[in-house]
Amino acid sequence: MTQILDNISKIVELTSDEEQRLLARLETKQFKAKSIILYAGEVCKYSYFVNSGLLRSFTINDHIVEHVLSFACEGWWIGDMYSLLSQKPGNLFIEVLEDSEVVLLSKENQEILYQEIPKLERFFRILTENSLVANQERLMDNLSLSAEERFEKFCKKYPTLIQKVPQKQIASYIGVTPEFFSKMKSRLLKR
Amino acid sequence: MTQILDNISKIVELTSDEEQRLLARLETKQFKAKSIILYAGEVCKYSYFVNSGLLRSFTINDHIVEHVLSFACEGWWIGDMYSLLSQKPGNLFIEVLEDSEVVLLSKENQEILYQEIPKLERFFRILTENSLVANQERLMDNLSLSAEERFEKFCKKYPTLIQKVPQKQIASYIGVTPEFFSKMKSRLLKR
DNA sequence: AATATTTCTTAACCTACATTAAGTAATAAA
DNA sequence: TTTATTACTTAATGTAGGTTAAGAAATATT
Repeated sequence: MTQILDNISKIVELTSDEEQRLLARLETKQFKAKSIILYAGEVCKYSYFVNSGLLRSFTINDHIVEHVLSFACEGWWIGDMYSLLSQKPGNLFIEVLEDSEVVLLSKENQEILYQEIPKLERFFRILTENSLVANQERLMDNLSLSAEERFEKFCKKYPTLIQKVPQKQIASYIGVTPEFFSKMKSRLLKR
Repeated sequence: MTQILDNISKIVELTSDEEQRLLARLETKQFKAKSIILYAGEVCKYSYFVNSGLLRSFTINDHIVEHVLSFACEGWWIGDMYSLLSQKPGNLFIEVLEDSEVVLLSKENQEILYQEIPKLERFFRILTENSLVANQERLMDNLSLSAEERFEKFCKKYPTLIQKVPQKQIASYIGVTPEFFSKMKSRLLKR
């Protein structure tokens, strides 16, 4: 259960009193692979921190096609930020891909912690900033790179994910169909 | 010069003392249309707040093609977040599209203000969160919508920009070539 | 006002990626 | 262990959007 403390301590230093107050507001849960812990249409109530395992967030558009927004493995945060902030129903599903242990931080507790421990406000500011930077880069990559180049970048950035995640979900993250991804992959292997 | 205070007061309440301390750390500058206030390859030293006028940020890829990351009109912030945070050379240009008045907040002053006025940390956290949400939506739109649908969304979201910004830059923001954009537009007008 | 530069349009042709469909491999359920 | 699902592959065909090129319209510069 110290994982989340380790994660936070990389950015801000908490006293052990602060750590206790934080832990008191967290909830840890085990989820089985394939369970869905947030459905599109629901209001997102938690930020999720992955202690172990693997999750993903995705939408489903009109045509029953899934689009992967993000993966989250050990030590990553995940959630539906839009829904969490606005407290309106969101578009994201969050699915457990491998049996996972997840720490839940409710929006209310998060707000309380911001007041009690301003350093956590700093922590989440920086976390969000980093996330924004990564998102902007991915956006620009989608505008300027070919599917092949995006896949190469993905491999370099998330080498561990390639083994774990079904290939159709990587295709979706990259922004191509599973069929095209398969063709592209065999093309790459022939070199 | 109160615009930035109005902007901030929508999210956090500052005392007039705090307002003064903030203002003391800001710098206001006038820029002429077409000037470039940040070049790719430079380290970004400021967050920019637009008092009046219009700016944009963009990259240029190997093939001399521009890709617009964002526009910023009155009341918006802009910068190269990656470079600003890492203090490494960035990929973004920031260009002034119309004669503009811009408020500069240096990274150092921003850090100092976070310490002096924790409410500003809250302000920028929320600003960044909103920005992330918008970015995620744009990313998902790029994965799931056609160019036409993306353009429609753009029109609804930024109705004022359509008159102001050269159409090739809207094309670039949407993620299509100017030629295709032109074709698409005339197709839309024929309905 | 005249010239140069940039922006926009149109059209012919091209390609990266999508769609459909059918078959095979792998995983899960019974 | 057999059967049902789900994931992956391959191939034929289709299309959204790209490329090239040339001219027209608009803006900027002199």
